Amino acid sequence: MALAHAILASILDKPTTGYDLAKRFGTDGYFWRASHQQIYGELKRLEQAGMIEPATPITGSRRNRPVAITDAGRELLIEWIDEPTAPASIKEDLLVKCLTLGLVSRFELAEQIAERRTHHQERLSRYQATAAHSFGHVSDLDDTRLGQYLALIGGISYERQWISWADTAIGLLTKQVGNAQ
Amino acid sequence: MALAHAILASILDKPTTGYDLAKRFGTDGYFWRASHQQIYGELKRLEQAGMIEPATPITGSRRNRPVAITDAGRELLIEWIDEPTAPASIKEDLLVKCLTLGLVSRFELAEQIAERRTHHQERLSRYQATAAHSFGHVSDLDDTRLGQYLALIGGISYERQWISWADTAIGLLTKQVGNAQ
DNA sequence: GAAATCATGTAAGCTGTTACATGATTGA
DNA sequence: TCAATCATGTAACAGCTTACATGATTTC
Repeated sequence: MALAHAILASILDKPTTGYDLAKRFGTDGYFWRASHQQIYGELKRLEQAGMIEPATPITGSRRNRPVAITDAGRELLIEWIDEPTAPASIKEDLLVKCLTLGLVSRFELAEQIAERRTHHQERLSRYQATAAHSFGHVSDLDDTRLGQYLALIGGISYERQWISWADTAIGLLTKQVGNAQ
Repeated sequence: MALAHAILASILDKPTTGYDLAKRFGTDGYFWRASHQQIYGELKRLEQAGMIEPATPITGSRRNRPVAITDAGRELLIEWIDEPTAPASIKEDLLVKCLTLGLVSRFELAEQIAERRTHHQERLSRYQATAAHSFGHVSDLDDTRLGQYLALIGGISYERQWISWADTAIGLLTKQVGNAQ
């Protein structure tokens, strides 16, 4: 039930609406990704379990309603934090496709990797922009902000890594064969 | 049904037993991870669908029986390769835990990150050993081997990235507060 | 002959994806 | 007023994890 923890951690510093969470966990999410269907479902469960509550005076509608973490929610998070953290599971289509070189030409594989490189480059730029305008001097950050910053540079590091691998891979795939030395 | 493709790609160069596949896709898998339960189930489906076949003369038992990809399996792979590749979904507990800094002390968070660093360091060493003794000069590799090499350096790059992030994060978390400049 | 590990599975339940649906609000 | 996007959902199904099970072979 790790999505629950990701949501709780994500609303720790301020109440957030389902829609905003869905965007934060959407295709650009750098620590967790989930569809809006998953988010709304999990929010319902979390509210029924008393882990989150409406942050604004009660209205009939759930529309645009920010939810805040409760004390019970905070306790749940604290218990979870102490548990050991397993590394994320790896399922990388692009590396599987590398294994098919031989069925597919070097050129085609290089093209797919290049396409993917663009994708990571776009994200990297976005994350870097966030780092630049939302975080000032690192030494000035309080704990909450420092934590957010660490997560963000995790995302940045991840994107950079893929870009760098893509460059190496494309280089090896496109260099002329036969002119060794 | 991407596990199917990962298995097919993985047995492209030579027939492999279920047990060996389960190990390759186990906790050290660098392009795909799956449990042995998943592997055996998928192998059954792939065989029924005619995508793989026993590579040794028929015996009654499935025990220690290498399976090879069929022509139909190769076609399936080729079709799949042309489809666009979505980037892997990100679900990283450790980055979520970063967001909880404030609920948890800098020391505790740094400890968890350090533990995780060890994990990635061990894998990195293993992968590097494989790179060193299983692949010679890159320019001498044929297509199949080059593809395998690209996947492996993908794994290496991934592990390195986490180690480097961990070092930065631990540095920021453990430096003395108050001696700015 | 006991322990380890090799080798393969079943089944329940949870997580996540895909397809589809619906009404509200905002801006051209 | 029309299109876009805001905002929230339901339902079916596919994928994955966890718990449990079982017999064979190897090694000490």
